[in-house]
Amino acid sequence: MTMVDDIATMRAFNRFYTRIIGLLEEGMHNSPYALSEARVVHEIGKRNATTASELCEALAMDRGQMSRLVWRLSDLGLLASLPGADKRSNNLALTPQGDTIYRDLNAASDADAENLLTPLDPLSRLDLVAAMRRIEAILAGPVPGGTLTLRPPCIGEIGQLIARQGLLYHLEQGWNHEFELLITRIYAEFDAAPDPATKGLWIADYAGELAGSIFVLPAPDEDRTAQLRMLYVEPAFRGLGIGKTLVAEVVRFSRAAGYRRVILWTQDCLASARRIYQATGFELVEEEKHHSFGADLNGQYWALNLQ
Amino acid sequence: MTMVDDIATMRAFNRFYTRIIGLLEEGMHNSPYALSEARVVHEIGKRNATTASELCEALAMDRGQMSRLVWRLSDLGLLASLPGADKRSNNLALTPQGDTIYRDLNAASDADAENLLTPLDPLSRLDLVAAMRRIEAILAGPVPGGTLTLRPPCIGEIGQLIARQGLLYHLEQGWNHEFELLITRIYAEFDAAPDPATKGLWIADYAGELAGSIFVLPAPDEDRTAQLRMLYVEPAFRGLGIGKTLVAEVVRFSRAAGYRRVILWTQDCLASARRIYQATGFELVEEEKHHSFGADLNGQYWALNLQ
DNA sequence: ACGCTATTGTTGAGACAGTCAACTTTTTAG
DNA sequence: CTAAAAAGTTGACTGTCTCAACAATAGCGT
Repeated sequence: MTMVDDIATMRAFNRFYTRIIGLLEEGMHNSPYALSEARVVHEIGKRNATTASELCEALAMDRGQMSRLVWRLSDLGLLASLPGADKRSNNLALTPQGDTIYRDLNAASDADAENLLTPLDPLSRLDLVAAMRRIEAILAGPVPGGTLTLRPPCIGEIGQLIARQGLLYHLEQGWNHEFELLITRIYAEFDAAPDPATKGLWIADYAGELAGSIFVLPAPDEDRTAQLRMLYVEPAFRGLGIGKTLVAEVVRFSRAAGYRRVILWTQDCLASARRIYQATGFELVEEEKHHSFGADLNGQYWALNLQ
Repeated sequence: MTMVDDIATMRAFNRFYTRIIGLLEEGMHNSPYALSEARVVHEIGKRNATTASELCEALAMDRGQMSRLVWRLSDLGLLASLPGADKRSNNLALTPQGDTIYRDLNAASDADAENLLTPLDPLSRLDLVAAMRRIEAILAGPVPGGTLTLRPPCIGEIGQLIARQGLLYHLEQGWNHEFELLITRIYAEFDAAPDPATKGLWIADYAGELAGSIFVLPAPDEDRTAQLRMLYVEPAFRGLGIGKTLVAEVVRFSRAAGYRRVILWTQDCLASARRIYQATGFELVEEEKHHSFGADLNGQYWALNLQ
């Protein structure tokens, strides 16, 4: 897809979703509170207490409008404004009545959202929320303080890893479909490795998003040697030390599982991966030129002794 | 994820995207035209000619408001209203000046969308538009008059097929992760089959969305016999005859490739697939109970002679 | 302490958006 | 032919959003 197509798709989606949001907001009109009032109540309820300027920031509203809104809601008894340390601004909080309204509005919005979700089959529902999380993650960028966890794959994620890496190396390295088929075989080999205690596959989960993965299994033809494979980190989550964490986990696991050595095969064009291997203590054993996936490559064998 | 989580995710996304749309609409405020005027110009430009009531429908606007908007735009010389067959309504069309404005507004909106897309890495951009298309497809339902095409897989789609089917049969049949690993092997086997002329994999593309797939390859140990595998149709696209089309294509291909027989293995709990095989002329050869993917299953071997 | 600047909130004026109801004209259905 | 429905117009009104001027306070550097 070209940029022009992407722009057209995005604009079509914006028009479409403007209508969806409009539909959901219509539900609000049954309540005696105006849309902006409801949004303010919701925002204060979520934060427990704030100032007017924070609300303006969060809701992208005008200060003047906010001032009037706060007065109206205070008159209605939903809001109390206690003077704070800064004498220019008041700390706004919901009164008990306001809190009740907050809960009511929340319940109504939940019901509206539920009405959109219930007619969907389970797979579509899963898809829908995944797509929403994805859009939010991409446009907002990675959460700065997100937590990184390594976990085994959920159902559907092996296929996802194949798809992501096939696509990623096609875009970044120009590799063709042969690569996707190769890694399909490689993941099948991981499955075929007999002893579960000697192999492991980890998904890097950053703030709930799949950010990368790695696996390790016994090397063929070599005793007490582990083979590290398929290290990858999503472009959107690079620079957060995820690759390093994944490799470190494989080394830790290999040592604990009784391996004496970890080997891996990579291509020299994958520079950031190579830096991670080097930093972890791997050493280059052998290089070999080859032609694969429609590209001229320089394959590298690296190894790490676990003393 | 439970329904409660899904609702929370959806509402978070709605709040998030309300702000994105707000950002994009701010770009409009630089032009001398108000937002609703711009939307009307855009809608007429897209349709070439319409009536006021169709615009109300399309833009979810009030008739009264539309009436005034049409007058204002006519006064500004952007709009001409020719009387139509129905004397109650006018056919609205853009004047040459209106068309210029339409193009200008479009260019400005394109630029705004482009500003959101350019900072993204290529994979994220691909993801973003795919997620947008997905949301639109799910919430709007399948396009009624969409065209169905069968095509070879694009890069990333083999992995996607594995992920989708792993997830689908987990949700619909309760099968566990073993199934996903099995089909990873099966797709790897497809790749390993040597002669390209004797195998084929088709993606069912319905209005640009991946709606299902199937493949065929030489059966092991049986001469001139083809094995049909991995028929599946996305839940959202069922009832459109896609499964039947896929099976028919495999039969057509097998006959053309010189096969004398097509065999397949399926489970009796997959009722809709069985109906398709029956309707195509397959006959049940053998049944066999087995325990796989965490479920008690009844495997079925079907065969079709190509005379 | 002093002045300068930025931030926070208030207020008035006005344009625009959205709703509701009454009304005319025309079409359609029975 | 009549009644009901649909398309569009108009007036009245409320709510939303923006702009600009203004006051009070906070923070900063000298």
